[in-house]
Amino acid sequence: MTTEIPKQYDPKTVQSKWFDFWQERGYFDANPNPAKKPHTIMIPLPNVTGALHMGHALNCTLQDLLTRWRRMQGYEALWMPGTDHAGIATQAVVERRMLEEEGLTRHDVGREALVNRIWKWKDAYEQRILSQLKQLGSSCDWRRTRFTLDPVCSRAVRHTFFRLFRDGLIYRGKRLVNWDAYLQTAVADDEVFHEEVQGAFWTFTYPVVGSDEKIAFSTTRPETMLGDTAVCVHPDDDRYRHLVGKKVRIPLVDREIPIIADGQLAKMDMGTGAVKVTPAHDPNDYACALRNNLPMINILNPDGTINENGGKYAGMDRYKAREQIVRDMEAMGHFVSVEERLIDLAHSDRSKTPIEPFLSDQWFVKMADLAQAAIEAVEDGRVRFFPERYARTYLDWLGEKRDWCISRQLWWGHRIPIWYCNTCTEEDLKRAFGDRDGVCYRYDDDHKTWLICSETDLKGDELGPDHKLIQDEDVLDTWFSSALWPHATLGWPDREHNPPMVDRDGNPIPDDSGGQGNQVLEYFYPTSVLVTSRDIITLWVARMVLTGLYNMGDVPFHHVCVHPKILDGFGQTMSKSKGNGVDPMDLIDKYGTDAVRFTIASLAGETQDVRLPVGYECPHCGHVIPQTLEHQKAVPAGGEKPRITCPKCKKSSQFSSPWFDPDPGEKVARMVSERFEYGRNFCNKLWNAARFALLNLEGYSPAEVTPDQLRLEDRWILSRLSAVAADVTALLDRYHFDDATRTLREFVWNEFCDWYLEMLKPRLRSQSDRPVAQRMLVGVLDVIIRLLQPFIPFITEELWQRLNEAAKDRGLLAPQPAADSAIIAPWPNLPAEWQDKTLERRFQKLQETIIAVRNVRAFYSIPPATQLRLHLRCSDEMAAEMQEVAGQFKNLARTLLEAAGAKVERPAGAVSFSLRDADGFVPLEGIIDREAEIQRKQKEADKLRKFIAGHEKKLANRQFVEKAPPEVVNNVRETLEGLKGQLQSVEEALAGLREG
RNA sequence: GGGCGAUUAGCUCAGUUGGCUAGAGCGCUUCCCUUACAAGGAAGAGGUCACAGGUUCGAGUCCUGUAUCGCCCA
Repeated sequence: MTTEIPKQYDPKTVQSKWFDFWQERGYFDANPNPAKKPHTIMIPLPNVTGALHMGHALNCTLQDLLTRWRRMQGYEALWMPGTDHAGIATQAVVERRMLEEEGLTRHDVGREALVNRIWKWKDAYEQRILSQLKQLGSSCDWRRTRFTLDPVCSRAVRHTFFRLFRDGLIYRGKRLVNWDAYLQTAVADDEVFHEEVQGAFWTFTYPVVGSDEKIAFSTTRPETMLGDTAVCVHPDDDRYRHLVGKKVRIPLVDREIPIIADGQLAKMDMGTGAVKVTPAHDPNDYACALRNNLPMINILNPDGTINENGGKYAGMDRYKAREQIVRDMEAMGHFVSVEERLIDLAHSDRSKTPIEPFLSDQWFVKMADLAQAAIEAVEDGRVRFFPERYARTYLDWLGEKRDWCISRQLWWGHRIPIWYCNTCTEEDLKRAFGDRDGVCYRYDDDHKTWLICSETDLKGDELGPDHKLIQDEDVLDTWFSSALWPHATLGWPDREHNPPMVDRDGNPIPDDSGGQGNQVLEYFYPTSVLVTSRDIITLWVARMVLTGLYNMGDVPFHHVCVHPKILDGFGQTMSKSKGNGVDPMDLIDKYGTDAVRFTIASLAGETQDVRLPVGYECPHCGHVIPQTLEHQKAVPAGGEKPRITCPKCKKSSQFSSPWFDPDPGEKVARMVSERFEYGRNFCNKLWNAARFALLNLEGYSPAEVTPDQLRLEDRWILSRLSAVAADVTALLDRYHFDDATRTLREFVWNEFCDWYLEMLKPRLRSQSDRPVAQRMLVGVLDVIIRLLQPFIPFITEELWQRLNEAAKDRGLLAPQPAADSAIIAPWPNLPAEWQDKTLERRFQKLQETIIAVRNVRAFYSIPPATQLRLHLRCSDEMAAEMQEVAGQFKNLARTLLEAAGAKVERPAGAVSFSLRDADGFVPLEGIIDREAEIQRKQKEADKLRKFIAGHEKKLANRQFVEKAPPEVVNNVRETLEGLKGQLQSVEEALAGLREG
């Protein structure tokens, strides 16, 4: 006999054991298997900057769900785990911490020491992230865990760079970047914030060469005049039309620059209508320079001082130079005016100092052909987006074919495998590298240096003592390595060996390729589906397609499933820094993994966003206090930390916040989301349904259930079960996780629990009916558990194992031994012939009648124990059906079906109800409240009259009758007849009531 | 500025190619601790489907415009 089953499902005791069980038995492991079809998912690699958040929880739940489902369907299902080094984000976190805790900058500690510190950080967070993934129940093949900086991925990065360089697809060029002059690094666009500062708006003039005219323009940064290479006016501007093509002189440096016409840069109604153009220090001017082939003059040193191009201002700090230049222009008579103004200025998020647009050398990948190939892959359907609309985002972005800037001025990442040598000759290079694979070189005319690209590190003296090789300082954009993820993780470019694996203790597993080449790559690539959110469609998805095609000659995945983003109750993106992010681990702790997964899956439809209101859980009474925007922003004031007061128990407490740490020892209101009760309650319901089954399995004997043994409710549940299994399968095929979840929940709760189990109860109590009832019960439950396994793996495994103890042999309709674990049980695929819509309609009539009787009981507050009597007026055919299941009236409504048939009369003092196909009478002599009943009936009659009027109006409309499909017209007619019948019986009842 | 999406019950959301008397969960009201489950059961109240036009026999669903909100790109 099974051990005690608690009345409430306790996730904690269950979760701890099954994950290890699955892992030990190798159920998560996937290996090339010619007998099976592969199903591969590559995790959208979480970065090692921090812990997992709700977005990851959603993303990973869906991937695990798909993987578990496909595994049950018989696929060799690989879910590949791993993490991303996330260049700037990780380096920034470590640098900031170092500065806060030790007052050190990266320049203080140097490159090697900084990188070492980041590796330590990475080790800690990678562990944390992987263990969080495991807590979610992720059935990844953990032996294959990769990291973007590990040797396998690094080799792929090097090889890809090498191939691109060799094929002429990588070049070095200039580009405007956001320069942080304080930290002396470029920062990405999303690390720049804008702030209005008090500034000035100067107007100056340049003299037109060979004329007495002057041209006036305005600027907020006078020092940039040193780098001007044109003055621009609008082509339609009559004031300046005669000057276009002439030149002006910059008085400060005595340089002559052209006056050009460009309608995109100059606005006639702005200021003087003329603008100075400083391509090297302004994005708009830069674009203008590209359009008009203007030279670009960089006037800044990396530290923000003026460089040699600034003539006599060279060496001055840019702000000092600004003041001096204003004075000089004034002295030379070129000053017009100045006004104070608020200026929107870009600042670096990391140093909080103003950003300087700065022209610097960067590495680029030529996108023209690569992007075209990636576009075609989506256009011809080799890659499909779900929902389809996201293909547009992808195609629009790739269509621009903007070259991809792949260099970053960072220390953490894949160092660019380029070495410079400006002293050697081609002969030197040939002599040194001529016969070496994986090395190639090209002369860079602009910089007068050789560029040597190598797959393996080159030593500084590789060309002998006379020629020093210097490696590029920069690292590659993080997306460069993540773009290779789908094939790099499978071992590419190594075609000889399967990629290395490690066991649970981190020890290497011996190479298993056995001289057969890299079968893992061969077998699992291209992958099946990429599950991701929409914000990285361009950054990541597009680039994976492009590199996959370039390196592998095939797309990296066939489907891209784009799931919604989770927002807070106010529609804002959830994030730690906003103070509105719920920690999925807290949720798991509070509600259980399965509840979190089930709820999350129920949110994942085709919409873009999902709101998840959060609240603080009162540590005193457990009441959840909804979060407000004030809570999100609350900061300590006057030495006091903010507190939250529970409206229920009136006690106050500190709460979790990104802006302060609660005091030690203080009881803290942690952030939760009540929405997850949805999943928790469902798990509990399932638990108790199974508990009921297990408590009723005494004496179970497996045997085939024959058709003649099936009752109405059996055939009904089989019909529903078959339909539900088919529906869920179809929904998952289309990535409709929300629909699938709903379908299962409604079936389990509203059909299986509410009706089938209830109807089974008397049979389980009857000695003769018990064996068949047990077989059906176990068989249906078995299918339900299997259908739910991908969604809620822990509870289903627990129940599966308990069921295995009590009834190892089971099935519909013939028993066979159940699988040893739910995770490897076959996905239900039930005979479509079981589905019987006619039977379902019959069953529905029974349900409606029973509900109507319950309704009468509730309305009259008749105690549950009191037996009611029912007289049912209906067709003789229906009467016969109802008589067949008369016992169920007793069972489900504590009601005796006294009479049924076409000739049934309304007994005196009876309460009545009217259904589509039947009228029911419940004699309630003495109890009946005539007035209340009359009112109720009148309300019902009014409602019916309204519907009838609506239907009659439709049918009176000749257009409708003529144009609408006959089916629809017929439906309306039939419904109208039914409504009229119902109204008639309600009126009849009313008449009876009034007569008394 | 361009694109995508959202707006349906107090809250969070479903509503397939137009064809119902617009649904669910939570919350609320009433009754019930009935031997699977109070994280439960039975019943109930609650909606001019953002607004304005249009197409159609028929619009929550299609089209146009407006408003509000969110995201992406520039």
